[in-house]
Amino acid sequence: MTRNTSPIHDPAVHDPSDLGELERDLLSIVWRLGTVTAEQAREELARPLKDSTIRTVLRRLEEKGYVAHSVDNRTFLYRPAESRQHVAARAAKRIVDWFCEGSVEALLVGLVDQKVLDRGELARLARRVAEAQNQSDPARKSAQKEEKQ
Amino acid sequence: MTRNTSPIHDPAVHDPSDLGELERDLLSIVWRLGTVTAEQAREELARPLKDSTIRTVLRRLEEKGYVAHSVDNRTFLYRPAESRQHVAARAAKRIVDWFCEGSVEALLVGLVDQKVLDRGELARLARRVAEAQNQSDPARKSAQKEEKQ
DNA sequence: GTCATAGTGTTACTGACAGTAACATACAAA
DNA sequence: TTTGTATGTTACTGTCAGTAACACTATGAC
Repeated sequence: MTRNTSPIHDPAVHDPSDLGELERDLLSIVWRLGTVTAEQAREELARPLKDSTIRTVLRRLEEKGYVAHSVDNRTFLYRPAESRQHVAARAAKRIVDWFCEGSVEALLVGLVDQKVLDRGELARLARRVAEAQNQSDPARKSAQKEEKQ
Repeated sequence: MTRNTSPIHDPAVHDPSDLGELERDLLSIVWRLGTVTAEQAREELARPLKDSTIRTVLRRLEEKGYVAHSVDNRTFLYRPAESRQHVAARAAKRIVDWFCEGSVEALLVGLVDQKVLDRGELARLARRVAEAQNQSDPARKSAQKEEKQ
C-alpha cells in the first residue's frame, strides 16, 4: 500500500492508491451493485468479516470521496460517488505522470506489451472511443453515464 | 572491474503501488540517468536529505526489484532493473483489473475523459503503437525502445 | 412502557511500511 | 596511522488499512 505522506500533497484529492485491498473490494461491490447496505456488501464479500468492519471501511471510503450514502428508513444506502471510469482515469493519469514521464504512448505500448490488449484491438478500441467521444457534447465534463457498454 | 550483484527477484511480485513518494522520485532519477551513485541521486533530488536516507531507499528499491547495482571501485552504481515501460504496464494492468473490471475500453474512455489525451491523439497513438508493435519481434519481450514521442 | 432487535457512531488495537537518519564498520589514500 | 569516503545495520516515527469491540439509539412486539 502506498503510504502517501507528502506534506505538500493536498489532502483533498484522494487517488486510488489510497485504497487498500478490502477498500477496493468493497468499492467494486458498490460499483457493481449500484446501491448497497453494509449488510448486503458483507454478504457479497468472499471473506467473512464482522459487519462493524464493513461499516468502518465503507465510512472510510466515503471520507475519501469514493462513495456517498443516503439514509433510507434508518438504513444507510451506499452508492458510488465517482464513476469507476473516473477513478480509473485518475489512476491512469497518475501512472502516466509517475512512470511514463507524461507519455501516454508508453502506457499504451505497455498495455499491449502486457497483453492487456492486443494491437488490433487497441486500434479498434481507439476508433470506437473516438466515435463515442464525438457523439457526446464537445464541451463535455466527465460523463457519468454508461460505463459498462 | 564491475562486479555484478543483482538480487534474486523475490517471490512476491512487487507492483508500483508499493512505492512511496521518495521511492518513486529516486526510481525516476535512476531511470532518467541510467546509472547513478547514491550521492548523485541525492544531488538530483529536490529535497535535502541525508545520504544514509538515500542509500536506504535505494536498497529498498533493489529489494523490491526495481533497480540493481554493481560495484565499481567500492562505489555502488545503481541502474534500472526494469524498464519504465514495463513497470508502467504492470501498473496499468492492475488498474484495469481493479477499476475497469478488465475493460480496457473504460480506461481509454477515462483517459480521454480526463483530458490526459484527446480523441484524435488517441487514434493517432493507437496507430503508431500498432505499427511499433508490428515491427518488433512478434514473439516479443518488452520493447525497450522509444517511449518519448 | 419495556425489551429485543437492528442499525449506526466511536474508539482502538495491530501490523506493515515508507520516511528518515544515527551509528558502526571497512577500506583506500596520504 | 589517520582521515575521508562508502557501505551495512538498526531503529524510531507516523500514517494507514484491517479488524473489531462496545456503546448508543430508534423502532416494533408484547
